[in-house]
Amino acid sequence: MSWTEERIATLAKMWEGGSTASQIAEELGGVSRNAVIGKAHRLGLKSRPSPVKSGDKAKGKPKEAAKKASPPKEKAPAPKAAKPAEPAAPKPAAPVRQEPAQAPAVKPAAAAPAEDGAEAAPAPKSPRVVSVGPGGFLRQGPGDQQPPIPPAPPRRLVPAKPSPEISDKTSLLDLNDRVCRWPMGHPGEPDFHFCGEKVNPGFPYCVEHCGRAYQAQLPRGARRPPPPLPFGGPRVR
DNA sequence: CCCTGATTCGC
DNA sequence: GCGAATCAGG
Repeated sequence: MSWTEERIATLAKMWEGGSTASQIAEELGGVSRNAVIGKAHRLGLKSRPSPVKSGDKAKGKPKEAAKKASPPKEKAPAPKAAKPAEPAAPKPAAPVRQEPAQAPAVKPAAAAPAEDGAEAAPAPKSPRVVSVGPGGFLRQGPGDQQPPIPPAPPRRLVPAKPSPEISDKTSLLDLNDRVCRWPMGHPGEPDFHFCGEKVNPGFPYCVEHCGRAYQAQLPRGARRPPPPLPFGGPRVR
């Protein structure tokens, strides 16, 4: 299993969100807790309450010696990841037909058919170059910091369904540059899928999820610890 | 014991 | 770059 953009993004998000390495590893699947930690450090992520701190302890020497000097003891083959290999390949499952219901009711998103530059947001005279989402979400470039973002309006848009058009769940294979890659549910679970909504042009997520993915960095004091994680947060069992 | 993250080092 | 092995604190 390789560290793809998505997997790295998930790792970083969960790591910063406070999830433990074990949880992250489980979520990603196919990797061990150590792999997650190793990757996190390689990425430059770190800190977080770690049980170990004192750096003046004898470490490398004993280990090094032990390793090089063939240990007389045969170490048991750690069962390690005894998982069914790849849960990360969620098959579309049964084409559970979603009842059409009131499908053609509302078209939530601004439905920007404009695939690229063509700005769909009817921003008449906005001084800033921003697009406006349904919930009043102001689009910002990732590097376009603007702290005084008003209180995130309690987004209470339509139900939760990504899009009426996409009655079928968006599977991993359905992902492309035009649909929102926000994970819904947990990988490996039968109904795991992706948002699938049309992306906010220039971003990997739809307008709504951009609001979740890119949050203004609040002052240290005013930060809220339990940030809304994607995929609904760490799995609870 | 279990958990946690940190570190080293062979690959 | 990756991650198993290992360490060390809780």
